[in-house]
Amino acid sequence: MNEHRANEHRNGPVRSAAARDAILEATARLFQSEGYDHLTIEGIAKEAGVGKQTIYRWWPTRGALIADCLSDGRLFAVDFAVPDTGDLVADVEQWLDTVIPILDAPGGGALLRSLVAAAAEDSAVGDHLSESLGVERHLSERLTAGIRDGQLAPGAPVDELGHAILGTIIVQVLSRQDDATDRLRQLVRFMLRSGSPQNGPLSPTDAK
Amino acid sequence: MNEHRANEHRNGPVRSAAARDAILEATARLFQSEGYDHLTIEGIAKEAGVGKQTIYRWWPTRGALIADCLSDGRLFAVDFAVPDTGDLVADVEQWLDTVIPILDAPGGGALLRSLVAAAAEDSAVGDHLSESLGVERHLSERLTAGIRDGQLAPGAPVDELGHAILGTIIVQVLSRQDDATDRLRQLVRFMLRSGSPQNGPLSPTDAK
Amino acid sequence: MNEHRANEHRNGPVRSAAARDAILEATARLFQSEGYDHLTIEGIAKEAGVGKQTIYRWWPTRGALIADCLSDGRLFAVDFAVPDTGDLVADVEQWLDTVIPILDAPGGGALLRSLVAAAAEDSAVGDHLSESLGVERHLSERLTAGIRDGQLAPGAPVDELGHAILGTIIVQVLSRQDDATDRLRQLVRFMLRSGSPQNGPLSPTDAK
Amino acid sequence: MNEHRANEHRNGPVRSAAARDAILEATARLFQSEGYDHLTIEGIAKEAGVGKQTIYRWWPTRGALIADCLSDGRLFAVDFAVPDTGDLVADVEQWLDTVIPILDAPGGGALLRSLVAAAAEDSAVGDHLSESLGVERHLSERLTAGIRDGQLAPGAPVDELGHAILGTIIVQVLSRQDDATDRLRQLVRFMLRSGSPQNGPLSPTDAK
DNA sequence: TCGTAATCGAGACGGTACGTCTCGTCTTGAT
DNA sequence: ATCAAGACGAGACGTACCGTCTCGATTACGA
Repeated sequence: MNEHRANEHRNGPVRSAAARDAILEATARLFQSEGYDHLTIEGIAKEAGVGKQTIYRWWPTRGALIADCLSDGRLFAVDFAVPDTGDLVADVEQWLDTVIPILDAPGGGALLRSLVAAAAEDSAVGDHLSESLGVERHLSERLTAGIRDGQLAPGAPVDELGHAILGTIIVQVLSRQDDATDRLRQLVRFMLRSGSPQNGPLSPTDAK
Repeated sequence: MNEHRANEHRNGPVRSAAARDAILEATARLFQSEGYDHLTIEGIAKEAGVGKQTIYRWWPTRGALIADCLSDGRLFAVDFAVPDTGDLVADVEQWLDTVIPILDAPGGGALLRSLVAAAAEDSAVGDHLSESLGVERHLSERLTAGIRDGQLAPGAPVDELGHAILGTIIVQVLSRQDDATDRLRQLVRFMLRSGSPQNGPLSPTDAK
Repeated sequence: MNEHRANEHRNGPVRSAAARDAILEATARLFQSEGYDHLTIEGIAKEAGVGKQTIYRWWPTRGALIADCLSDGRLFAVDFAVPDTGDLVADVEQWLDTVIPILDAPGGGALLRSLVAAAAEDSAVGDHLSESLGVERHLSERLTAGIRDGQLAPGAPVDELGHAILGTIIVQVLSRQDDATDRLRQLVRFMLRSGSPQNGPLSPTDAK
Repeated sequence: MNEHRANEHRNGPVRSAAARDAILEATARLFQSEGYDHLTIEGIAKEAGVGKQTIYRWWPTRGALIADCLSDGRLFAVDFAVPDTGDLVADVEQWLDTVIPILDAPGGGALLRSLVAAAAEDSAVGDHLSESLGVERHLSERLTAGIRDGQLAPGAPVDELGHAILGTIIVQVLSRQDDATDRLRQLVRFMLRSGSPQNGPLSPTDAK
């Protein structure tokens, strides 16, 4: 019987949804506009119209706030779904077309750098990092489907391939390479090339 | 030219090499033991037995100190050279065998995370990041040689492959995956696979 | 009588005597052990096992709690009555013998200091201050009796004499004079000296 | 030889007199206008245009600031000197005429209550309390002179008499008695009464 | 050889943010 | 209506560092 479970319930006021919302919204706004290193608890509290203690009561660290923003989809508005048209490379490039504009937008590189900084400092963010851009769920699933369709070798490490693409983006962003889009596409096509004699000619345009 | 005129008439003592050394050594020590976010200028000054102003005089930011430590090889003692035995995959795995122990050592993951945090915050570190683990110089060169030897497709994007490997490591470290070594090896073998008929399965040994 | 009318028509439970008691007891205990400035409403509530609101409902300020503790005799257990043996000075010294041990006990000085701090901050305590050590009631009455008996001049300002004795004690305690007992006795004997021929040295019994 | 004492001198910047001055001035101003319990370090720092750490660097507690204000004469502008006209009671009443207006001024009672609160909380203030109103120095000295002149009995406890007068004032102020001036004068006259008929002439030799 | 000028260790300074504590009010469900 | 519990906005606490500045001592030229 779990009726008396009901009796275990604590009396007293309940967590304020309005406060939670205001805090996460303020966090997302300040994170995007100021960056992770200028993100302060006091600033969030002021922006949200909330006491500091209300933040500390529910989130142990700055990173936990960012992690919640990620989970709630408050940092990236877009949908990172990967289509399945049957053409694996084209579909992944479609995903790239979703991601790249974010990075090329003004402040986009800084946004990802901030996210990396948060992930480096706080494991709560790190846990959500690869998931946050759709890598974990959407991209890996599409690659797995690619194996089923015979477009990718059966033993291909799909998770690592997703991490590799994300990781390449991160390295480029950390290196402040703003013109890396084409090379990223090249890499994806190379990594996902189907095996053909001579290791398969890349498309003529790729081969340059 | 009178650019150097400005410096010609200078009296007084010259920059103290001892101070520079003590500062960078203290920086490296504290960075390794405390991490980037607990690294403070005041802490470095005290540890180095130096005035704060002596640091501010020569380095504009915390990151610049880290960048100098990287350049001086004060953060990673090892040599990240990649051998050239003719077997590309084996050589790259040799490089992996140099890198992985660093990450598996106690605090190794935290060290790389700190480095990433520094790179995210400060472009001076970001610029040296991929270079710092031998990726830029040694790994890319070896991949280029692989193209020459016919072990890699002519159009293979060597720099991006290096970044992809490093990026995968970074993503794994940021995600706090401590057991990712094998999957990293798998990825490298997959990415560097030579084209074979039907593109797979991977070589029998790879296939487990 | 309609004083208790106020309680007759009320719904719900009536004021909890148990809560009142626990709160005042907790207040007294914490006041004595921690001092007035470390006395907090939250601390009292926790110590008493009571909600904060229950305190705020019935007492407007910290000081009101202390004032109630004074009224209930929860701070000083002893009886500050002044005997009337016919010898005024001896009787007042008897009262001193009641008061002084309290101040000489460990923490006794701190206790009176805390009481003074409370009185300085809150008029509710200030109103009970001179009353609390028996000055207002017992000491003044004894002095008045002394006038009747001819041991004190008819116009002697009995209330002010009581205040002067208490005030001297307070000044000594505020000045952290731990050895002021004898000088206090001297003062009392001097202030209450009856005019006698030669008038000094003080009366033979005093001079001992 | 103490020449090498000179070498023990610390290098580096010296304490800023301007900061010290601004801090004490702000402390005095806020103490007088807001009272001790509303006096905050942050408020002082803001008022003085100073960092909090500059206060904490030189003063351990709020009370130490008040004590320094007392020492510098920043709380009471007036001079508490006691004249010596030969008439002891008149002279002491002259001192009363200096003190009473301070207490009768608007906020004067609150000022002394604040001072008492500070003294109760902090020994640094307590040590200066009786000194601060001229009791220790001027009043006691005048009473001592009164003994020399035969207006006071030789064994009179002059320090305690000063404390008694001050203490009476404190008790009156703590009890919020705003009309106590006359009774205070009565007390002083009674305590310092020379022997007269109806309470006994002091001895001829004392009266000298 | 003696200024002159830059560097050095030390640390005070005006600030900002930290994470904790308590305030007094408000809300909840139980009695 | 009162109670225990405790969330809430507010704001002070005392600490840690920031980056700038000032100090006296210490070099190392150039006049």
